Amino acid sequence: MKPQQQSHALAYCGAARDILTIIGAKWSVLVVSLLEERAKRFSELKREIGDVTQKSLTTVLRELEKDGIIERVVTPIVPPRVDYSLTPLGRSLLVPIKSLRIWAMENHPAIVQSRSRYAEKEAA
Amino acid sequence: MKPQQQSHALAYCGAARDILTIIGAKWSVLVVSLLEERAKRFSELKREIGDVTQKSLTTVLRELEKDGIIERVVTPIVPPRVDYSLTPLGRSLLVPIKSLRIWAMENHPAIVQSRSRYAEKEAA
DNA sequence: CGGTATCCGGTGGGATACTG
DNA sequence: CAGTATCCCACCGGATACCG
Repeated sequence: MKPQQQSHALAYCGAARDILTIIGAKWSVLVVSLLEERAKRFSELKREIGDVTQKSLTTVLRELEKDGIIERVVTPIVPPRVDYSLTPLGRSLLVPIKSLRIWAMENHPAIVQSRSRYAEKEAA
Repeated sequence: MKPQQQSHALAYCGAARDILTIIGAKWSVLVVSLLEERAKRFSELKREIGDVTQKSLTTVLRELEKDGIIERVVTPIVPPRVDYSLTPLGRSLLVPIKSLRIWAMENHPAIVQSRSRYAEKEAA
């Protein structure tokens, strides 16, 4: 009930944290990015990511599915085939992700530098 | 060394994860947002956030400082006074954060809905 | 192929108490 | 006022093994 900035910042806090919980998951952003091109199978994603366990990948995919970010289509053949694709919601998520990615690419060096500067100060 | 999409997506993976580690911290985005207006003291931030412990807030502030997102200015008086402000790097971070915030506000309802739909399916 | 089940170690973050 | 210092626990994510 306080004026201006405070209530404003706290207002979107819940939603923002929710979103960060989603894209904060270790592989979620990468998965969504990899699905930008086209729908992909489980094994494709696993292969392209490389160092991710089946369990971790499955977990992320399930979460993204629950949140309506991706769609999971099972084709009941032998052997089973499962395709993952972005929903419209998922595709819209690419916008803020791209914004984040651009910032990351531009400023990552500065952050690394800042960290090492800090480490030096500590050593001294 | 693979072609096209894969190496591209994996290329910014490291940097992106680094950034997500930063803004994924529970209170970091809120802190940065609160500092947009002006520099603030420790107690101000704590009061405005409300449900955060001193330790948690201190931890986040230290991390953001290490990464060069915020600046910590100590005024050695009694009682001590410490002001936190955004660095240029921190201010630039407001851009992707805003992008994320906008997306969150617009799509949070859809996500909540998707989750409850999922919960229903599970119950059945 | 695309999972689930189980175990398990590291860590983020809260509660609480003390300090310069 | 603005912190440290502990303790502690939930949960995330990796390893491994098994299944339809």
